[in-house]
Amino acid sequence: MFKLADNKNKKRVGKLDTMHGFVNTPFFLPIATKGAVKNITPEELRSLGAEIVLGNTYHLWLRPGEKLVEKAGGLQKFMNWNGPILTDSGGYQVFSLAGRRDQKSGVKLTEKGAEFRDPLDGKKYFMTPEKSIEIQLALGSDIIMVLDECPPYPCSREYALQSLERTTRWAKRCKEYFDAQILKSKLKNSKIDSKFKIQNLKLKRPLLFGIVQGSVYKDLRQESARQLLELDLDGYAIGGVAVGEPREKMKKILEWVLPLLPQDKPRYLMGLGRPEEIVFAVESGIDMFDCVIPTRNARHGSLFVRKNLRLNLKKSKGSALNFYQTINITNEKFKKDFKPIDPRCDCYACQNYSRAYLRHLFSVGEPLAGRLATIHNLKFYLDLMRSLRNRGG
RNA sequence: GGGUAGGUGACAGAGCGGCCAAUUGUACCAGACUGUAAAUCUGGCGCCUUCGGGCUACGGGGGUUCGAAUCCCUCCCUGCCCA
Repeated sequence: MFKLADNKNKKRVGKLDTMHGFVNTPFFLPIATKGAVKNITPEELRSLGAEIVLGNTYHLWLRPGEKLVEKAGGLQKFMNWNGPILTDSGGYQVFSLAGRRDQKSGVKLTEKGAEFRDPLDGKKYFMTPEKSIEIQLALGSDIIMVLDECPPYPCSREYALQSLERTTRWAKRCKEYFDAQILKSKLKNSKIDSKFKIQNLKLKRPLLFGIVQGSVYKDLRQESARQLLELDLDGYAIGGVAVGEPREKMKKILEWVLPLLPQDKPRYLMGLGRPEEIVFAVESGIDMFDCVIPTRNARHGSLFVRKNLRLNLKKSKGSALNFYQTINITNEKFKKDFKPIDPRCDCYACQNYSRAYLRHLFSVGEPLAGRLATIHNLKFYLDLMRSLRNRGG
C-alpha cells in the first residue's frame, strides 16, 4: 500500500497506492471542499502537477448529498477528477462551526456525535463516526478520515485529554463500521463474480486514516498516537495543528509524535501549511499535506513569488527558510508593473500575463483574476512538493 | 418668465440648532487568511499633532444665536412642472 523509495535522514520519498492509482509522496492535496477546487478544472489541476485532491464529507453531505454523488459514480466521476480523492471526515467542521456565535449554526457535541446546523438554512444534522464513514464510502473516497474532535487553542489539559480519548473511541467506532462495510461489499462482489469461491477478498478498498490529537501536551499527543496505533489503521494524521497555537508548538508536536508512528505507513499533517512549514514537516518525516492557503489566498490577491531560480530549500544557518515571498497583487505599486507575477514561474498565468493586468482584473472584479492567481499559487505549491520529492535529504 | 425641489467629504446619500470632522454604502489605501460559513474579513480614508488636542470644512457672501451643515437674507448653480 505504501512504499518508501528513499528515506534519507528523516525525510521520506515514496508512493502511496489507492483505488484510483498511485500518488507520489510527499504530496500536497489541493482542496475541493464542495467537489471543486475553486476556480479551476480538474484538467488544469492535473497539469499543475496535482495527483490527488481533498473533498469534504460535511459539505458534500449537505449538498448535494452523498447518495447523489454515489449515483453519479463517486466523487471522482462526479467532478471529473481522474485520480484519487481523500475526504476529510467533518471533524474540522465541529471545530470551525462551533466557534460561531449565532445559535443558528452552533454545534452540539456529545459522545454519540456532533449535532450541526446548516449555516445556510438552519436545518439540523447529526454526524456520528458511523455516519461519517457511511458518507465517505458513498462518496467513493480513496482515503477516508476518521471522525475526530479538533480542540481549539488554547485548550486545558483536562479538555485535551477528554477530547483525545473521545477521538480514539470515535476512531474505533469508525474502524469497526468501516471493516464491517468493506467486508459486506467484498462478499457481495465476490458472490456476483463466482458462486464457487470467494475470490475477490483482495479487492481494492479505501484506506482509513486515524487522527492524532492532544493539543500542545507532549504526553497527551503521544498517548493519542499510542491509542490509535492499536487500531492498526492504514495511515496516521496529525490534527489539531495550526489552530492558533504558537509556531514552535507545531514543530514540537511533530517531534513528539512522528517517532511513534510506523515507518511503513503514510503520515498526514492536516491543514498545513505555509511553504516553510511544509518543508520543515517533510524534513521531519511527513508525507501528506492539505491547506487552503494557496487557493484562498490566491482569491484574496496574495501570491507566492520565488526568490531563487529553483526553489532553494537549503536553510541558511540559524535563520528561517527564505526561498519565497508573498506579494499582494492589489497593491498600488503593481499598477504599472508589467513583469510576470513571478519571473521564475512557468505557470500559465506567469507565461502570459503581467502583474499590472492581474491587478487590474482584481480591481474590477473580473473572475479571471481568481483563476490566474489560483493557477499560479497552486503551481508554486505543487512545484515545491515536486522539488521536495526530487531532492535528496 | 412663473412655480417647486434641492446644492454635504472621490461618488452616492444621511443629518436639519449643541452629543458633527459629520451615519451608511461604494470607490480608494493597507493588512489578515493554515483538515474553506471565506471571490471573505479587519483597519485606514480633510490637514497638522508632543496623540491631550489644534486647524480648515456641509455652493458663495452676509446675518440671528453663548453656539449653525442645520434658522434668516441675498447671490450663484442644478433638477422637475407650467408658460
